[in-house]
Amino acid sequence: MTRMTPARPVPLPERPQLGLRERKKIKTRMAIREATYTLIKEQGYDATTIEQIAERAEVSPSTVFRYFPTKEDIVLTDEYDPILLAELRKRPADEPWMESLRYVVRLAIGAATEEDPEVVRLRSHLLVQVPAVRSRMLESMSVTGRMLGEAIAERTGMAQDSFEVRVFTMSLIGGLAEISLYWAEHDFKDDLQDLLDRALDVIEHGLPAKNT
Amino acid sequence: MTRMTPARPVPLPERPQLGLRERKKIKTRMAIREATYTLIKEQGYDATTIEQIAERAEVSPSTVFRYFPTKEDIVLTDEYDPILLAELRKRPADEPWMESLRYVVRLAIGAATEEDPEVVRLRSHLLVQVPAVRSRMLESMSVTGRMLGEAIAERTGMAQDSFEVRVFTMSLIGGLAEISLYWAEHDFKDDLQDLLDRALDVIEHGLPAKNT
DNA sequence: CCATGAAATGAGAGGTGCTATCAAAAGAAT
DNA sequence: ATTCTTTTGATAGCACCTCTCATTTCATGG
Repeated sequence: MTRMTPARPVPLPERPQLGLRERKKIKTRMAIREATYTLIKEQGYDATTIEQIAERAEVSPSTVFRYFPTKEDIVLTDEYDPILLAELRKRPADEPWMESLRYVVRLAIGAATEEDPEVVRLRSHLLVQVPAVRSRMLESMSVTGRMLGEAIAERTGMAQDSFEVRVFTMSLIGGLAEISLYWAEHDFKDDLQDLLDRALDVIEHGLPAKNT
Repeated sequence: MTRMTPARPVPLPERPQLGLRERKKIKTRMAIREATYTLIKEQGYDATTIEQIAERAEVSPSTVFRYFPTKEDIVLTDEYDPILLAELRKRPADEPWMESLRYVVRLAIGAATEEDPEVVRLRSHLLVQVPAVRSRMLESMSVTGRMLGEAIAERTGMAQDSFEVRVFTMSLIGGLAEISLYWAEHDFKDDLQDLLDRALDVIEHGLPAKNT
């Protein structure tokens, strides 16, 4: 049913003509991430120190902090935001904007799971277990929400910094965040896209009313 | 001398017959809070260390941590939650539950502003300025949200751990959190209760549609 | 190919939040 | 006044994170 795979998930940019420096930077960035993931899988989040990460990634602790401002960021930083926004602006202007939203968030989830399903699960798991990660995630999503808010404001013709838009987007962020939490707490049994659809229904129409 | 007179359960203050220990605990708790507030007003949040707080509150740093698990908690911990829940359960069963919600949240805001308006503003200010405080606040509100979720589930007859209820409550939390942010960012010009009403309208009915 | 300039790295020191332990002090109970 | 319990303070210690500075590594122009 959810077999609608959009053809090209993430445009992997600029393989060619990158200076040696840039390539190395990408490499160490990935090395730090990988090291962090495996260490966390081995010993858990809290037990994993920056020093250990640095050691396994074969860099100095200083370098780790140069690449990631906080320990939580190593786990959950992603740069989907600009792509997401661009994708949203690409949608036809006559499409109901809530549909555009649905499409684009679905796209993001699809891209992430396609790229590395295990990491997606690990992150959701950490989201449930580690408050600091959860907090950082909400912060990060808030930023994304602000961006979405601008786009939504454009579409609806409302003021950019309108209170209503801001409330809606933050409300959206909250609801979306809950998806991951619920998913992880129920052992990843549900289909993420299904949950997303149900969540957006709730956000759009409120709770399926059994009474007023 | 300590004759046990029939206790009169006044809702608000357990003023009477508290042991010296309990009274002292409340006192130091307040002392730590006050010290923190004044210090923050003087030098800002980050520049204020636990050591300084301890010194001004005339306790040891250890004691500060005994009373508040984290520095952020000193600023924003409140114990409205149980009252809020009780108040919600007191509402007539035939009242539309969204109205009950509106009433009870309005009640909470009213109580807080009545108790100490300046502190309410300071906290909103910190919410905007200090990411750690903002994060901690969202965490705290999430817990409150869970409780509200249970109550809402009762009212709507939905399952307690229903995905839809959880999404709705977290969405609610997000929207409510935005109220404080907007309020502070716009120099506290708006009326909080007004903002609350508008926010709940958005959460209930979605964005006021100018098109689809 | 080498010299110069720029960027990334590593090493070290230091500050702060926070935890854990344990002995001393203060309140409660007999 | 005595025990008993709770609360406190002092100390040590760990981990996250910042800052600075010398060293290494890449880029560039002769």
